[in-house]
Amino acid sequence: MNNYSKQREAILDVMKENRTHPTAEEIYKLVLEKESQISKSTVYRNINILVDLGKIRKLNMTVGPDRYDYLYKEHSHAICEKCGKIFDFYYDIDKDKISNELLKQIEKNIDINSIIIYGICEDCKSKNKE
Amino acid sequence: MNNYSKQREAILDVMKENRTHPTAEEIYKLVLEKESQISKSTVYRNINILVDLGKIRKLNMTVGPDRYDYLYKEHSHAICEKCGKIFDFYYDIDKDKISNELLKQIEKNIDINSIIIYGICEDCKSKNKE
DNA sequence: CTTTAAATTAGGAATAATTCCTAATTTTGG
DNA sequence: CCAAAATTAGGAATTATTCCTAATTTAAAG
Repeated sequence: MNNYSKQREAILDVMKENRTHPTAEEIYKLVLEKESQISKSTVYRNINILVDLGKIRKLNMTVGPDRYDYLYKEHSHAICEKCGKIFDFYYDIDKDKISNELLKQIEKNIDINSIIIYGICEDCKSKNKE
Repeated sequence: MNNYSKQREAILDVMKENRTHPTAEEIYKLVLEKESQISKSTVYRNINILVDLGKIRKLNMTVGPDRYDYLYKEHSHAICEKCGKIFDFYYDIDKDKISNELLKQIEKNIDINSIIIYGICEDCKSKNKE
């Protein structure tokens, strides 16, 4: 891996400027809008590389295509399983995990990258009642 | 929704007997093995219904197709993003959330169904070093 | 600055997972 | 038993993502 290319750089720029948790498709369009020529396969390939490098994070969605987020600051996500809405929250894993006996146990098995909370948001709950 | 059908019942049975976090494809095969005739679209449709009813839980995977788990007891999951291995752990959201200020905040926005921890397991970590 | 090797790209084909469609069958409730 | 509602099978369609290859870009060495 050379670890440099115009396209890879453009994707990372887009991710830095965009805190909207875009899908691969959206990233593709955002890069095109900017200036840069890019193909969709290049977007997917580089997204995966950037995830591996730990520059961006993949958000596994229940509804719709997966989303991505730039790691601008330590934070976690709560995702509505009905509508896909994403809430950022600043639950610092590193700080909190020390206090939690169970998380300590997990860390023997796995090197934690992220915690995602899945649930149903207020809007979807009230829609259901109607 | 009538809330009953042989096929829906068979899927739920398979999920009860199987604590292996099967994919939709695997559920399909398990139902066929048992006895029951079923089509793949029926499997997918009923899986979604059972998720909605809160009988089973969807595990959004980073690698490979999504998996499902019967809600036999309150537990959460840690998933390796490289190989897809799943660790069950008995972190009781309900007990723990009371003690955590930040989780309380989230609960104002979202009705928590599950917490999934994503990371890299020991095996994958050591493979990477080789 | 060339030259060469390695990495990356575009673009489309291929694959994989899931949803959608419709006519036939099953289930429910009176 | 009958009619209405729900569900099914089976395949087509769709969606998201990965894979393939020849051409281009980047890096590194002389």
